Amino acid sequence: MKMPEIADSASMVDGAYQSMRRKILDNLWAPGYQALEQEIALQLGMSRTPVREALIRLANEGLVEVIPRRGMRVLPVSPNDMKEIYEILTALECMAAEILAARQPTDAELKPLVTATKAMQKALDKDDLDGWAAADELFHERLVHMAGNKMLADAVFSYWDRAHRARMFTLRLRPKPINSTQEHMALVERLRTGDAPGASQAYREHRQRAGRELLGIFERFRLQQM
Amino acid sequence: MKMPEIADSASMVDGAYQSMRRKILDNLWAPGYQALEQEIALQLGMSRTPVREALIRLANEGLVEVIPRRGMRVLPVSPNDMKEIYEILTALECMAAEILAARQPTDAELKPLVTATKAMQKALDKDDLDGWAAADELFHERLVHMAGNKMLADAVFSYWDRAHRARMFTLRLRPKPINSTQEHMALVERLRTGDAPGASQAYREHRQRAGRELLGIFERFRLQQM
DNA sequence: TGGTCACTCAGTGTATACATTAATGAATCC
DNA sequence: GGATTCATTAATGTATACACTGAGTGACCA
Repeated sequence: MKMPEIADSASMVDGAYQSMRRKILDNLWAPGYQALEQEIALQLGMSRTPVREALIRLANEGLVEVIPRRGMRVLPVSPNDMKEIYEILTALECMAAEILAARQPTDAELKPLVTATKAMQKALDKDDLDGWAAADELFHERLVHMAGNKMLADAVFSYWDRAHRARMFTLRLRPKPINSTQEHMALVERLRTGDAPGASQAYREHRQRAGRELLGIFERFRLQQM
Repeated sequence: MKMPEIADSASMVDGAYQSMRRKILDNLWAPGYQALEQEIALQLGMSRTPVREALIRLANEGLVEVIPRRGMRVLPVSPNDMKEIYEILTALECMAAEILAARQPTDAELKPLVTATKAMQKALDKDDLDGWAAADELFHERLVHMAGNKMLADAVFSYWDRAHRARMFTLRLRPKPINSTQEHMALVERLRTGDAPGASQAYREHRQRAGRELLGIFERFRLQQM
């Protein structure tokens, strides 16, 4: 039985984009992976045109690079890239936390954050690191959404994508994230009390610690790229 | 004598991109301006293909939108867009200031910032608002560059582009920016002394004041879009 | 006169064709 | 034997062709 290579999307460009993005994020196309436009087109069952257009988007988002006559290449994420990305994410997510705190969200609004944090703890108790990572991402995603700045949210998600593979890779190499639950709870508390500077500060420390840990692992394992 | 519509660039895609971006930023293609791919291609003396590819980039950057069968449309910047963009810029540029301050830049390094600030004051004394705006942009650009985070700088410039038209438009409507010189000097001083939180704070207040002024003008003139 | 349906057609989305160019390899010369 | 140059070729960059689709229009009917 032959399954279609891609889920039916609105357009072939969209299909190509989704398909390639997934392959990259899931590490099926590892960093450094190269392919010609023609090969990809064949693989996806379409012509070069939509593949090219999708590649332009992926290149803009920093996931691939298009080299003049060697096709596209999945970009590695160097330790320096990670540092830059984490600095950007720290800035943007702190701002999101600050905006949200300034709005004095109700307990009902904050519920999803609490739920996500509890899910993190539960996953951690079961040593389910993938579950923990998923719940962690959910927490951050919801928080960023709740801030109500759509462009900011889009930017955050875009940078997350770029760092995603490295985060997944280091998930099992870093110390168990036992502090996260505590840190998330403290952050929620500051959101609840409308303590904008405190929320920003809490987020910043949370991110900086995570960033430092990640870079430390890169160092330790001499990972030059991811 | 026939002048080529666009300067010769590496590729036609690049030429189309540069050309269209300039037209939008310079308001030759005003917000809301619509054109068909074919028209643009004709105007630029090329086929639809490179125009399409350039439009994808511009759409990614939020300058235009591509509507299924009405061609592309130059996106207006709503007051809410401006608010979102300024929040993002505040976050990113504060981070840049903080990083730079933490590095304790030397006087020599800081010289360009001082020069730019002096140029702002000089332009202001001559009532040369365009000159003032240019010097102001230079100051911010240099500062962001000096922080050394390339991705952050790129992001900042991209958001600047989006807000550029609105800033130019409000330049002559807002009160004379007499505080800017003072604020910039204070910021430089904090960079010099390596006062990271202070630099971030100074930048934040600077940006927030500018943002508030801008939104106030939008309100006052009932500008729904720019 | 107003509404609905079908038809037309313009414009995109995709495929294909073609020209240009950089990389590779072979051949020749030093 | 090694290096340099020229030819070949493979892959892109751009142009063109074509099919599909949705908007607009006109005609017909109630």
